[in-house]
Amino acid sequence: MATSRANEILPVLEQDIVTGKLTPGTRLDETVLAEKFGVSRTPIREALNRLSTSGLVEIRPRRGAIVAAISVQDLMNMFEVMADLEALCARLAARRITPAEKEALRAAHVDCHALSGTENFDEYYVLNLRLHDLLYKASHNSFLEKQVCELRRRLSPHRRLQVRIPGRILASSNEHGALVKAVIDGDAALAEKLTRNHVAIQGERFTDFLATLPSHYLQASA
Amino acid sequence: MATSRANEILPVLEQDIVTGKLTPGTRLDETVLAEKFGVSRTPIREALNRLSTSGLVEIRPRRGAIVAAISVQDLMNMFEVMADLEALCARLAARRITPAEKEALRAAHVDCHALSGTENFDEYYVLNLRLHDLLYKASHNSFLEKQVCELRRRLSPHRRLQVRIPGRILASSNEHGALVKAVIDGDAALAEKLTRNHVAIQGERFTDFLATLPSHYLQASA
DNA sequence: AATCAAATTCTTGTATACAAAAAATCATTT
DNA sequence: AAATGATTTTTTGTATACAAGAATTTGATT
Repeated sequence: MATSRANEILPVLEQDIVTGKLTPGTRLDETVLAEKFGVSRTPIREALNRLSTSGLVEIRPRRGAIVAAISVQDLMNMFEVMADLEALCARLAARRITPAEKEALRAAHVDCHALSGTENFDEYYVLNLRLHDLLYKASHNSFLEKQVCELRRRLSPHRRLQVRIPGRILASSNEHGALVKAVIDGDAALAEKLTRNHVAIQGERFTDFLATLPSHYLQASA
Repeated sequence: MATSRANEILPVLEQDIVTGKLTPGTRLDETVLAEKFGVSRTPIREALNRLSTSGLVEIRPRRGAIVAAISVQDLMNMFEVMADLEALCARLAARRITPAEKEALRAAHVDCHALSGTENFDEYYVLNLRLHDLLYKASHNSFLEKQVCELRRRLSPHRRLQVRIPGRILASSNEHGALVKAVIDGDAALAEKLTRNHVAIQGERFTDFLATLPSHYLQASA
């Protein structure tokens, strides 16, 4: 698939950043990475350049690359946009979702809901992602889908761990229930509103998110 | 400012694409560009790589780079997202705009409105941009502002010329009037709604936009 | 001992060299 | 003359070499 070395290296590096294996602020030494991947510096530089455009890496001229460190303010801003784009997805999905997609969405919700009683956060995290992915897809706007996914990827390195508040799964799942119903019923306005609340910057979700922030966010700013 | 050659070349290339000097589909030969800029291929490749991530350039493995050619479907998708992000800007601006920004917005509208009677499309284009930029800024969400601007840049190479329909300036300016008032009055819901209509995919604006599309959009797809 | 300056080392950025793949050209065959 | 296949030429992708700017270390001075 990936024909060039750079194209193979890029997703690996990206994954390491997104999953938090490489934390924000970490220096990305070209020579070290080159050795690690068994290539010369050239393809490494290519990958880092691309990552810098997408915002995951920050390149300071003549001073090397680091995993992008962003401020709480930036994070709130990104979350605000994320909520809006997700709401747009829901609105469009309510208008454009196909019967097959309805079925898949229902199934994804059932899977999520099965964990309602439990505190199985890791598994819920995955199933929750899948449900949201289905909503993005159902918007039938591939550009929007790509933007939302990229933004989510960009946010993910900044959650150190998933929210682990008792009862959160149940609450989230109930919100999903209403949202899924609105989308399937074709109620665009309701789907949009429910999504806004679900991801809202004022709501629990974001507070939860802030609560999981590593302490270094409380001081510095890029 | 731009310390490296690549950092100097990137904006030039970007500008050439955005302004339509380099049209979608044009091959970007590394050697030719290297000669033109008086550098080796290395910084050229760096710039092209970065442009590929932001979507202005498409790099096909082993087959070189071209100015990104996108389908009408993609364009409609991007416009749909653009409308939504602009609406978000307006909503946030209505809540967060400062007195100084109100004044600037009013002034920008006055400038726009001065051209209402005329058919001075070129000048109106610039003033219209300025007014919208002020709205982005007034959202006080720098990430959102950046996203909207980038999306606009990405859309711009695909309008061959500005819409030149008689009376369009007057209509646009009137819409601005209502929008500016809503923002200044702090009516977020109205500001959002007016913006949606102003940029709406269903509305005149997008139809105008489609009408200016170069003919090659009518056939192919990437 | 602390601080500042000079020199050294290390790292980034660019150029060049080389290898491999794609495109183009040319010859051969039907 | 058209089509197909082999050969040449271009062009991309990677490695290496080199230059210039940071960072660090060392040494001198207060």
